[in-house]
Amino acid sequence: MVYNKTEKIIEKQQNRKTRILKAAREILEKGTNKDTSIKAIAKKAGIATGTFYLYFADKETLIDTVVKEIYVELLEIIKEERSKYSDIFDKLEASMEICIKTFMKEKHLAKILLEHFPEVNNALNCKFTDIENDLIRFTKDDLYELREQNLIPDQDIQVSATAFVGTFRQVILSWINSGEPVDYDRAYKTLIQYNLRGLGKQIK
Amino acid sequence: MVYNKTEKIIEKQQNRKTRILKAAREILEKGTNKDTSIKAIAKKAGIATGTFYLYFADKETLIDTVVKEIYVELLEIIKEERSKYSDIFDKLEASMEICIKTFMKEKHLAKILLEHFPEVNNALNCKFTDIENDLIRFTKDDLYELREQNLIPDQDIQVSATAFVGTFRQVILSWINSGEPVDYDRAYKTLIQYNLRGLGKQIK
Amino acid sequence: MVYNKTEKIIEKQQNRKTRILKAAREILEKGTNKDTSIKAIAKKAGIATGTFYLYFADKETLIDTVVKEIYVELLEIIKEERSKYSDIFDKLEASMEICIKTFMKEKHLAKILLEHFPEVNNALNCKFTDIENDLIRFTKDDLYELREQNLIPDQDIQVSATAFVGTFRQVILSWINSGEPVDYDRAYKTLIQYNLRGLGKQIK
Amino acid sequence: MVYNKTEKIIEKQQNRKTRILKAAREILEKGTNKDTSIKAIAKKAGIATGTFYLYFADKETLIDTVVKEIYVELLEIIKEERSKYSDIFDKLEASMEICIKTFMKEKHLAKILLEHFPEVNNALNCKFTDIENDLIRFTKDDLYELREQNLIPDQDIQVSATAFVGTFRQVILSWINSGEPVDYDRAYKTLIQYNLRGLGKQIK
DNA sequence: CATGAATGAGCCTTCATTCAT
DNA sequence: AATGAATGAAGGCTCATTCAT
Repeated sequence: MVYNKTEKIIEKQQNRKTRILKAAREILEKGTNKDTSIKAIAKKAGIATGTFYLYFADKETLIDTVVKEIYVELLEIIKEERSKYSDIFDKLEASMEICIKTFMKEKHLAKILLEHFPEVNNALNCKFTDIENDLIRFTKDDLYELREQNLIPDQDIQVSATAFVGTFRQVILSWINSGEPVDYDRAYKTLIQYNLRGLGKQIK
Repeated sequence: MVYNKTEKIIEKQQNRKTRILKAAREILEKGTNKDTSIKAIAKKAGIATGTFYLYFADKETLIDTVVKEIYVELLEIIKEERSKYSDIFDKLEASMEICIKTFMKEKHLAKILLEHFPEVNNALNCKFTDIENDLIRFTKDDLYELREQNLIPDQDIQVSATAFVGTFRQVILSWINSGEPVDYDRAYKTLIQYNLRGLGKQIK
Repeated sequence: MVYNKTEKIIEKQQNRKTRILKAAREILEKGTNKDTSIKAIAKKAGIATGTFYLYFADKETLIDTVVKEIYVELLEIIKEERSKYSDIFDKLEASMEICIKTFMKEKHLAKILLEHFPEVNNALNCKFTDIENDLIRFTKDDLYELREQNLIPDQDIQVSATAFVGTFRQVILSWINSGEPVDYDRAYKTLIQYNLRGLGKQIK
Repeated sequence: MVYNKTEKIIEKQQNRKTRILKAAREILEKGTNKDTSIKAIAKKAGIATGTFYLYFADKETLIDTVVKEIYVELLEIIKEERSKYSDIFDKLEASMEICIKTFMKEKHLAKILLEHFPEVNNALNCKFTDIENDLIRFTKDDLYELREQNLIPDQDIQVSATAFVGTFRQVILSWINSGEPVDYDRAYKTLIQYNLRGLGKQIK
């Protein structure tokens, strides 16, 4: 009986925390002009204002958690997809593909990760930059390997990786904000080819 | 005498507005963590808080104006530079070159244009997006022409233009935030070639 | 068995109440700047927050009880000490002596009784005043007797008793807060003589 | 004209600050159980909440100012009164007299100075203690002089001065809280004689 | 026109108390 | 009875905007 109770409570609390995070995500992704106060988030989560502070130390911690959570989800997905391939170009292409798919499927995820938040204090924005830098770093690893294998020409890898990530950020955000392209497949192929060509991959 | 007075007054007012905009720029470009209150901006402009509202309807209008102003300056510079060339690729390359140069020379300009501001309310961020969309539109014009002349292969022009702008945003911001690359020339060439190759330009 | 259980339970409850009071004392005597929330007190007492309200109606009642408890302890000690003497002056001196000793030995007792608490709501402070008034009243009883026996000159007994208590409050608190005097015996004698002389006792 | 304006405004502001301080005094002296929030103080002062922060950095600064102000007023009065006498005993007596008079005339002054505030954070209470210590220090100066001139017997001056101040604190507070004595003159004389005798002054 | 003091809604956070388990 | 999560009223403070001078 006691165990049951504990389990139930733990489950409930997990639920609460999840609901707060979900509410926060939903409110944050709306982005524009919305009321992102703790009061509003708590209300959306269906809890009292004070309850929020049982689950998060403060507002910053909440946002921090939201961002990290999304980031981890994304990395997980990419990792899994990449593991299916051994060729670096294939890995890179898989990363691009899954990135686009994931972001487009879960637009809120994209909005939060790719856009910087005005509502949120600056420490946070640094975190977003950190994440973009992370993505760039991962891309660099691939590019170094490609260059070593002479699959791409000599170039400033740091710049290329940055540009690479930049194309995705911009394109995906534009899709999210202005609606997806009519001919999605073509758009999708263009973006991937843009980057593969940009890197200097010989197209057969 | 009376005319003189009036002229003086108009001049004075122009001065005032200019000074407010300058102060706002200076404060906004510091971006991170700073006090961007109207009081602070007014103080920096050497006017009283209330005076601000004689020149701008509200804070949003001010930021709006600052952003547009910077944007217009940038377009002016690009236009002038492009006019020196007739070949579209040359025009495009000139645009890229002058963009990088301008942003790197006046980093505050880049910070304000390329970064989204946490201090500023959300309506504003939409404006930034609008501006990026403008840049994308201009790029598209070039790309359409290039495609018509069969200088680049068939592709989703909208996507390519977006990717194109995205590389610049990301790369320039990274330079501004983490410091310029050691081998600037190489980095610079990589970025330009990345995009030219990405677009599908045959490299001689 | 059943009886045993009941006894155990009652004992347990007594224990609980005692432990809460002890925890409250320990936390209150730290006084300055500490967290005196019910949560903190409950934690220190090893019980849940809600449990507190099974033993005390509210926070005020708790503090009330703590104060009264300490007060009763003090009176008990004084009473016992006084019973050893028959001469009123001796009784008075004994009271003073034991008061100082007790307070200095158990400083937390003094802190709680003599200082008014910033953490605690105002109704409480009235209680402290009540207790000081009690001490004054007891002193008055002695003084009336002394005056009847012509051992002290005519004077406003209420004032003298109040002054009398005031000297102790101030001196003991100063010792607690700033450290005891170097020459404790001399200090101690000075305080007692100050009051005996103040009352008008002829010093032999 | 301009000067006039400035003067008027300065006067008005002085008025505001004065009104805030007055409101704060009035609210603080009620002491018991009252709402001492900035909102309440502002309301009593007839200003908006935010206006308060134009005159005081924060709540602590306000209380600090109130306390210091009262303290300075008191010292000023004492100093002036003492200057009329040259004999130390006369000075001491004059201090006592004026202290009692002042406190009884302006009871709010006494309440704030002699009582420690529960509403107010601890840093403040330290300040009250500081002030009591100041008073003790001044008393000590007199006592040292009296002892040097052999006008009082050997004793622990620190203790005597502390006891001295303690009698006043207690007696005046009791008068404020429980009402003044019926035979005020007798009470007053008793308190003064209590202390003079306590110090060991030979009564002629 | 210019000023800058005044406004007050709104934000984040705490904590005594309640209540479902 | 015991638990501790949940509640929500307040509190101190900020800042875009207004308004009397």
